[in-house]
Amino acid sequence: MKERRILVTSALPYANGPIHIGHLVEYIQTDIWVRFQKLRGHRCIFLCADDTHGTAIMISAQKHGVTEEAWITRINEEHQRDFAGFDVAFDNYGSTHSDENRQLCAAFWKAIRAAGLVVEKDVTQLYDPVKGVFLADRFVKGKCPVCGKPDQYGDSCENGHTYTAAELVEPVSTLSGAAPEIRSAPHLFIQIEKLHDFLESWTQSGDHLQPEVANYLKGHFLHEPLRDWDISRPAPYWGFEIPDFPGNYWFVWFDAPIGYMASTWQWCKQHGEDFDAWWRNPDTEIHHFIGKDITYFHTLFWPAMLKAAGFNLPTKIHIHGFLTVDGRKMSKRDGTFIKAATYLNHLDPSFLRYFYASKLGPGIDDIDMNLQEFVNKVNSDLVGKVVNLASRTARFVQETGLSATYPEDGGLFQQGAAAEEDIAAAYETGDYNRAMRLVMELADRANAYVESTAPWALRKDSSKAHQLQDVCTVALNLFRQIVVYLAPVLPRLATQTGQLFNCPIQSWSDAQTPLVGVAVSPFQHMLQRADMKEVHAMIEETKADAAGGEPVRFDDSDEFLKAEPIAPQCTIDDFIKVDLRVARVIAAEEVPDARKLLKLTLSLGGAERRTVFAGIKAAYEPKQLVGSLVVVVANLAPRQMKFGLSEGMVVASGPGGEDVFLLRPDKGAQPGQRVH
RNA sequence: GGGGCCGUAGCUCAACGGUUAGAGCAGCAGACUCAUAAUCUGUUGGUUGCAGGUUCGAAUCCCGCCGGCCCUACCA
Repeated sequence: MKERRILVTSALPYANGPIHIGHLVEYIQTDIWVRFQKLRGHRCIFLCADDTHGTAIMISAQKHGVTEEAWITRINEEHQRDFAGFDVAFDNYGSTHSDENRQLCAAFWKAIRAAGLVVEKDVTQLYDPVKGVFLADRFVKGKCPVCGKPDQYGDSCENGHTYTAAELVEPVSTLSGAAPEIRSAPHLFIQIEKLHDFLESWTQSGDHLQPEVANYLKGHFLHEPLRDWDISRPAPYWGFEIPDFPGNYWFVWFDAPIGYMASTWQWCKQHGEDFDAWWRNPDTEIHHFIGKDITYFHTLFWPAMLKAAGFNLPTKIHIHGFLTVDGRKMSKRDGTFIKAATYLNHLDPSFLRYFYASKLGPGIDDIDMNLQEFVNKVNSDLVGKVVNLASRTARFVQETGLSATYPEDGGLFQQGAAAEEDIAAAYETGDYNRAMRLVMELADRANAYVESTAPWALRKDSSKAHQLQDVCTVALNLFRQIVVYLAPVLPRLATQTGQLFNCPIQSWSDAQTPLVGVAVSPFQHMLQRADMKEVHAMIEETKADAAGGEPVRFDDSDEFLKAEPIAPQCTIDDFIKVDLRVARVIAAEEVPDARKLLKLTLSLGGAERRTVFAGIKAAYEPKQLVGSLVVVVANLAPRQMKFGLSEGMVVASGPGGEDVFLLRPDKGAQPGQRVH
């Protein structure tokens, strides 16, 4: 087999928060592929970095009262620790805020300028005069100019109307609560349309993209002229200043993918390698692994940039879907927004690596992590089938070691060796779930072999000692063969298996030759079974983290006062007009077709019942509300809503969405009591 | 609004347009006792979302519905 030179990347995680199990789908997927290539003897390097620029990071740093540099340094350490905890082994992990990246950005910029792709245009944008920043759409809220719906973000409302942020009625900055100003500033654009023909042929031919992605690009973007890409941001902005456009910075998406190269460069410096051999030599393969959310940037902008600057184009962009947990989007409220660090407090990283491998295919479908299935699968496959092989035979040959010559095994080892090609092909194409299925077939056959040869019976007859040794030699070699095939997924198991036989697993071809005549170390458990209790504990910790972790540190910012200034003074008589009552939630149900509402039936004591439609669906489970006490405006005029008559209002704070916080009376309160 | 992907057994998934749609898990019935309540044998279970069309032949191709997820470029 010819040695390939392969450069692999995972998307750069944004330096704005911790790594969670959703991120890990990608990093584990990539790491498996890289380990597979290395095991096969190819020259392969795995590069990544933190993506450290942009408005969001500027704001996070401000919020925590630290400089941007301090902030991204801290996050970088956390990220590297989290990845290491899952055996994701980068050859280099850098940062887009590095000298290498700055220099490379400048080189790209020069080339793109020289190619005549840059044009200057004025951009009108909303500006927050309090925070002193330009506001991206998601930082502006207001009424939809078409239907008047309040609290709508950006450039489209929930009813599907589209508009520009500047058209919002009564806009408010979500950062400061201030009314934004409209400001105009010059921006630089890259005229990506000038590379339309190139992008059309690059995306639609060859094997650079999964077919559904090529279709998506054709259907969505390439059927019409590509719009110019706004690549600059006026100060204040956290990023690299554009050398020939002072006071303006490259938009984070310009310098982020260049970070792949900057990370390569750092690695080259450390290892005395030639950078151009990796990025300007067409014999080098370049593989990017990304999530489907950033398809556009990696399949159009990035190839265009590389083309314009004369670098290697990606060989293949491997795009994966998102992770759901128990069929739902990860959510802090459900405790399924599980951080990498939280997972490691409870469960073995190998479990997640194997589970993801058993789910991942070559397509871009989302994958679901059903928690019960997760536990069943890792226990059944890894402990019950694979590790069990060693566990049930290794002790029998502890004194004798393996037989000196490989015994007759009915062709089992040879069958396993022959499976190498299929399994390798599955890894190569990212069809890990197929690879795992093929391997488990081998494990099933091996267990059946042990069953039929019954070493525990042979052991009882001292005249059959030799036979016993032979049977265990076969079983343990089948086990080792399986572990070689699983080594990209389970590096720890591979190491442990190497120790068991005093012979490390180093190459894919180790599955072709049985071990004979070697000593067998005392057997130790290689994996503990996963327990649903641990999973629940992990969920509980995540919930507690979400509920208690952040908000406990009140910073008493003036954010909310600014968003909603204190109302004009009122008298006690005014207040008395509002009749607040303690109410008990008798029933809570989802309203079909309603996006935000829950239908509550409340008891105010006696026969007094109220039906209230409350906009708290995103924040509360109906089940957890039933039986609890809330505060209701009891004399509010009933309001006819789309789904029925609402006879009151439950009192809550918070801006909306998932951030709604019901006021609940302390223990001892009774339904019907007035609040004053 | 435009677009992409998906819908197959209780669950998670397979099946170049070609035998009777298959696996694993779960379930059920046995066996075994070496092994971490592991393992082995057998077995229940499907109108392939719905309705049409093309074809000798459709889970697969085409059209229309229904349902789910996602994208829609100053969002990282």
